[in-house]
Amino acid sequence: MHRGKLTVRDLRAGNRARVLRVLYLDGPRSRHELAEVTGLSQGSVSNVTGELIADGVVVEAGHVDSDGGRPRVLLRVNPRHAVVVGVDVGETHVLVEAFDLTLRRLATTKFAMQPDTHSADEVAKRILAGLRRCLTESGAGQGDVLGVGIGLPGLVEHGLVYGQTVGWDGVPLERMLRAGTDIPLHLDNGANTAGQAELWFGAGRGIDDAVITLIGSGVGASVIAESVPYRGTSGGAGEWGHTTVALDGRECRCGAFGCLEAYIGAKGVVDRYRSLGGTVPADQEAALRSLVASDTALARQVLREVARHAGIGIGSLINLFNPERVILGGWAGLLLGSRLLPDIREEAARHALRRPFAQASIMLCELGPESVALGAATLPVAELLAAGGARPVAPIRTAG
Amino acid sequence: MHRGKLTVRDLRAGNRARVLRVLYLDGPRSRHELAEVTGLSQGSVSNVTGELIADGVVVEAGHVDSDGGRPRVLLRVNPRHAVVVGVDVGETHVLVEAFDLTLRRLATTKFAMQPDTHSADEVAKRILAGLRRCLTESGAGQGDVLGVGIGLPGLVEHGLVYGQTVGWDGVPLERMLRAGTDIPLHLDNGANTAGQAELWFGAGRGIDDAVITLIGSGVGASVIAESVPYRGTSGGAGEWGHTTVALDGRECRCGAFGCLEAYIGAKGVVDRYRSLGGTVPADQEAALRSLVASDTALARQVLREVARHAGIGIGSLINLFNPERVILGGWAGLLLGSRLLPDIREEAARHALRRPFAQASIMLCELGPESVALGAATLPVAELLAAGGARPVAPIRTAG
DNA sequence: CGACTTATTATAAGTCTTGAACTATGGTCC
DNA sequence: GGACCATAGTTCAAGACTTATAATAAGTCG
Repeated sequence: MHRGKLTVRDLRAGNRARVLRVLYLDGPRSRHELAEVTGLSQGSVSNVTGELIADGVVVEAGHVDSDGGRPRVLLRVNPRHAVVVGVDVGETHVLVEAFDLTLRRLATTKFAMQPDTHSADEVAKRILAGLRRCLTESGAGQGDVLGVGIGLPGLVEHGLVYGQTVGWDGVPLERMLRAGTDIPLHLDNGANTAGQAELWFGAGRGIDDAVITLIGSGVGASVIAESVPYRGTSGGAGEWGHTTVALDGRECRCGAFGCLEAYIGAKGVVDRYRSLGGTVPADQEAALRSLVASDTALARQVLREVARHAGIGIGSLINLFNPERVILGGWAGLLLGSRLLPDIREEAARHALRRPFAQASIMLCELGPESVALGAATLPVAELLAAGGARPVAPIRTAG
Repeated sequence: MHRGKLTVRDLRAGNRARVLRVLYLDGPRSRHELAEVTGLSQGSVSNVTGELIADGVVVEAGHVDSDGGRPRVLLRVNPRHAVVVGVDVGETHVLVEAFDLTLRRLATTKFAMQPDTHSADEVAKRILAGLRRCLTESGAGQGDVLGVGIGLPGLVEHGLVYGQTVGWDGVPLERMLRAGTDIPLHLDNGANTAGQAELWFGAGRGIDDAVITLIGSGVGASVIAESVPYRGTSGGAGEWGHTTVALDGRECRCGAFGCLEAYIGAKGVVDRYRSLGGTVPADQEAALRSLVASDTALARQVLREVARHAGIGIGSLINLFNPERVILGGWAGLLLGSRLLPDIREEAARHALRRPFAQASIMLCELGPESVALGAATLPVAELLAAGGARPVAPIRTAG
């Protein structure tokens, strides 16, 4: 409603965005098809595609055979028009990856981080080093980079990062990185970037209203409303993990009691299993994997608890957001879901209203943990699409 | 993102909407001020206001004194351009009210309904009768009515009403009413219409991201995201009352166990008090009023439970939606909140994450129960604003 | 009464979409 | 193999709209 005023020039920008979006998301298309799909006249499509080709964003991609008539020329986004970089800042690693414009992976650099070296300075240094290395490896100059998307473990607001679990309380990461590069930066919560990846390339393709959950050691969610991330007043929406599911329940690392995260997050589940006498490897991921593979009475009990609480949480999501699809993501979500999905569905049905539940499908995610970096890389691309292919002028940009 | 294609003509429509919206929501303005506020050039403002005046939507409203220079002519929305009607279909009544375009009340008709006469036929009959009576009383003909908004106890989808609590499962209320009138109809959940009223005229004025709760006998909520109601894939978003707050908790009338509604809805609260030995009047509203006024140990205990659960529920809303404001509404919400608001705030703080909580204010609603009908009447007005003052051509329209 | 100030309207220039006419490029059929 | 047909894509005049600028209207002040 409150989009800026409209000038006749914005029409062109909007139509460029329309056309480019179709080309990006729905593969190669001829001008003719573009006219049908976008509703624009053929003349306008010609003009718009002409500009896009002149700008190098779009290229011709061969003909399609005709049976009587001039053959269609296919157009597609030029993968080499720009490089985008996605960064995944996790609690134990920093992963930097470079992609072409169509998000094919060009280069990867990974740093392991010890929790005690997890200062913002160290992280920033790793990001910049990874960026340099990836650019060298993919043969791109600074000017070729459309932007760098960074998925972080916490909320991002005005370029400041608030990550309770890593002890960041208002870290000016954007400014710190700005000292090392002029490339446009896009900071966002890792749950959101993973959700974005799943939405474009995974289980959320073509869905307009979705909730993508991210269950790892902690628990988050990314809400998509009408194809656009729902952020709330300061970008902090979707903090699903700290929904209370039990009055005076288990203590959560956030300090509260009874948070969902304490019941279905990897740490909570493994701790629970151990506290009941189960033995599993020390490493959290190995522990959860072993638990999910076990068929003892104790394992079954613990997993039943997980399914119940996950069902409650998902039921609430369905009631509150009325999504078309709920996607179970994150490494722990994938592990737990692979065994518990039917149980979780059943529990969710018990706790959601009938109609919204019937309209929502509950599915496993299709991408692995690398979706955080991939999704981060979609951020500059999304901006490019929204701008209709015009490269950003101001180099500063955040998710806030 | 997926708004229809843009033609050069839509510019004018968009600018008409812009101007009209400012005039409606921000009182009388001169053309000069309109140009500043909307960002349009003075010439365009002249054109647009000229059309609006010609259409009768806007009228001049006197001059403002000048100190040297031509005085500004104030423009405002013409209250008598059209009549709008709001209907509140509750579980025990049907309330029909007529308003002028600026939503000043012109006429009111109320029917009491017994639960056993609560068939859709009866309701439709009452609505049509109330409509006729209100129009006569306000001296308006059918053609003068911009539209009728109807707030219902349940979800609305494609003109069909699903209200579990009144036993409506896909009632084609719109079609039934269509047989009795040609006036455009707007059906929506009563929680949404009340929220809309609170947003325009109550505690939500000027807020872009809000959650307005409606606590009566049942419990619902209306979510406003970026000034627009959040609906989800089928208009069923915001079903807050059936969020699970206790595993295997109290049975709810929806059939599930542990729903929030069973803990903070009027019925749940009063039942709980009675089950612990408290005595209150038979009438639900009188009962709750008496309970809130009591200062016995038992009353305090029951109310403390209510505050705890309300805090959990509101904390979850804050975590998930990251709103700027949470508004406690509905007759029971108003009653309970008047005594418990500080306790509820405290409990919500305990269960929400720090940052989102700090950004959200929790307030009582400012409008009474009549907000359902008032909010319903905003629906046709909102459509008029969005259309830039053009009366709808197709007479059929729903919230679905 | 005339200079000055401010609000509103008229006018000219430029951008954009559309729709129709027009060009390009292939297949088909005799 | 050439005339004819079908489909794709381009060009161009017409119309709608906005902005900037100039002109006009309507007051105040000395």
